[in-house]
Amino acid sequence: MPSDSGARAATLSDVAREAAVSIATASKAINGRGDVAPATRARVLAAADALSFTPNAMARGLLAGRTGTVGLLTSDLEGRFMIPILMGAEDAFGAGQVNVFLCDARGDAIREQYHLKALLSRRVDGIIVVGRQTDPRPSLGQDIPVPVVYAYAPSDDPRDLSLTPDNYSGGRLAIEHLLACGRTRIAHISGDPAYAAAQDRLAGARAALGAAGLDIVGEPMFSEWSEHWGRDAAAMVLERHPDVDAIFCGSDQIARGALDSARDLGRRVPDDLAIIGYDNWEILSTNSRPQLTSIDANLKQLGRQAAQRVFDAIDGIDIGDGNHHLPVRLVIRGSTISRR
Amino acid sequence: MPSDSGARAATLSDVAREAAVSIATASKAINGRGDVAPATRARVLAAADALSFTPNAMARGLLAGRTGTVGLLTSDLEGRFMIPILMGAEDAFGAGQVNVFLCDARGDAIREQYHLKALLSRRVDGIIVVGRQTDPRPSLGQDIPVPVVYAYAPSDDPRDLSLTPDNYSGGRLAIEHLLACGRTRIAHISGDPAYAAAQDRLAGARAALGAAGLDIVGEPMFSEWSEHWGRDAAAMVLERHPDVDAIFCGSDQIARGALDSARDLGRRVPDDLAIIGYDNWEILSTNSRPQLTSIDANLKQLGRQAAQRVFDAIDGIDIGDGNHHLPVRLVIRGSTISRR
DNA sequence: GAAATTCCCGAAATCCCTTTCGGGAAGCTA
DNA sequence: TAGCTTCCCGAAAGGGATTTCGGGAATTTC
Repeated sequence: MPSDSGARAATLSDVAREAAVSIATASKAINGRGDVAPATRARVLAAADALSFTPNAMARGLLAGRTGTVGLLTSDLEGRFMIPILMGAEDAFGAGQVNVFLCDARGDAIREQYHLKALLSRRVDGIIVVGRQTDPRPSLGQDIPVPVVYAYAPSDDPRDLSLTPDNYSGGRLAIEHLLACGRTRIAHISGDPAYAAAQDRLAGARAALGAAGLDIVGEPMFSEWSEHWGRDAAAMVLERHPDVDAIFCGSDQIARGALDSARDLGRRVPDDLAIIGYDNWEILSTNSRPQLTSIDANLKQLGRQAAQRVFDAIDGIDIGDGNHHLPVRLVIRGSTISRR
Repeated sequence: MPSDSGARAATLSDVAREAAVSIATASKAINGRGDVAPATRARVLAAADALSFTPNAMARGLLAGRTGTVGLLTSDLEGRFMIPILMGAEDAFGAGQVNVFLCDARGDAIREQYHLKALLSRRVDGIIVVGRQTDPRPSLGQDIPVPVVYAYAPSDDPRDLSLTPDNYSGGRLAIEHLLACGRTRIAHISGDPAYAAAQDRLAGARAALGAAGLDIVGEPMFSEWSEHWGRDAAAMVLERHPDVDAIFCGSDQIARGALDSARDLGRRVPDDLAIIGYDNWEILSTNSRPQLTSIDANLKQLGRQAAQRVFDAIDGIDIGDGNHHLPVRLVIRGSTISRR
């Protein structure tokens, strides 16, 4: 066990005493500011090193008026979409000398308020609010004294700046790819219809189909974002519409289930039936037989951008407002195109 | 966009001026300390509310000598084991008025040192180091001025306190369950043999088998922690040893692959063949057909315990040292016991 | 050798809050 | 009314680092 007894961290005055200079001189020597004789500077640096001095960021922040910290307020860490966003943000901040306070509200508005207050009392320079769905969420309000950026789940107040993945384009991309593969009889299996993500993807898909004079085969099927549902729904689709030659699935989990049912029913993927997923969750998409073509929402990128916006706002740059839809990308694998 | 221009956060002196009292009185009124006349207190609180005053945690920390912050130094956020640990820790700390600095070293020792320095300059009260494997990792050293607890990946220095899941017991639990189900011809498919986790689980399994006068059927099979490998390995096992009646898999991914192969080869699970996974990764274990029996390492609990240890150390309680193996638990599902 | 620069360094204010300690005003007793 | 207690409140120190500004010493110039 590391003992902290007595081993109080060294302060600037300790260093100054050790180097036999004033506190002011020590500060200037260490930060390379002001006029300090080279010999004096060397002496101070040596002393600082000997005492393994690290400046107290709090005292510094007190003076500077900014802390070099940012709050990351997530609504639910469990969510699979949080992590890449969080990574992207931590990544961007870490490179810029900024440290991140992580707060998990666990989907509870009370806890969120509590954490928000804590972050403000810590005088974070900015806040990123990460939600677990792309449905709008209540704004934190306009009277927050630091910039706020909403990631993944947009704020319901257009005066806030929100960054969300472009599900509409995602749906379009998926369908356009299937059309390019020569498929025309395309079914759609998705998750909970209450999710904006489900509706947006469907809308994009319909737009792409419409442009080709087509529509979804049968009714789009909604229920839950699970592998089980994917299996059941795919079985139903293939029974009711045996001539379907492609299924656009609302998530990779659903697609995995669909793949399973297709195999059970003797359809070869992708020859008889193309299947495309969504989210590009690699654990699922790269381990199936065949591997899943999917839509990737570039979440890490989204996290990085959110961080960049906060940076900009801190630097006084106007970051604008409204909900920005960030581009998604198609990742082609074996479930839509047979490798030769 | 929330504007922060000019809207500097209110300070205690602002409140004091507003309430026409001294700063000292305002402080006492707000913190409920000292003797303040009820009327005065009310006036101060009203002023604080009007200015939406939140005390500056930095100034507070400067005085108190502790910051109420803790560093969470992860080696790789991507890792699937990080998240539950992180959740558990954040959970425990959040309840105790402590905020968490999240740092992701992305598996890079240089970056880790960099983040460590940043955490120390922020004067965190303690640090939790979370690794992605259960193999020992280099210690941060003994000269850190705050308590350090290692979670999941233990420190290679026995003077440090480490908390890791008990893989040996996990292996034993898995086998004992299979034995209790009447299985005796048990094969083992695991991941990368260089992982301590793989070896420990196997050792536990062998101990349990040995106690029953049995051993693994064939050689334990090692390669990688993937579904693909699980499929291939299971196919080989079932061909070489057709009389195998159970497979203990080193991860749920491997188990999913094994399930797939079993189905392909016409073995009924669990009637002909029982399959047990490891990690209880619910996305995988509850979505398979049948659902996977698995070993759960109680990672959230581990995170909470790590946080508790840090709390204790901060309070001056000796938290001891060495590597502590935390209990795991068996989660029984359909892949080992047929539901009636 | 006296005056004018140049060059370094240090005293002190500042950031915001907490805490100690002392003193002023009121109320009470004799 | 004098003296004492009680009750509140305020002045000031302190915590660690930064920055401004002024002054002392060394150096240069005439």
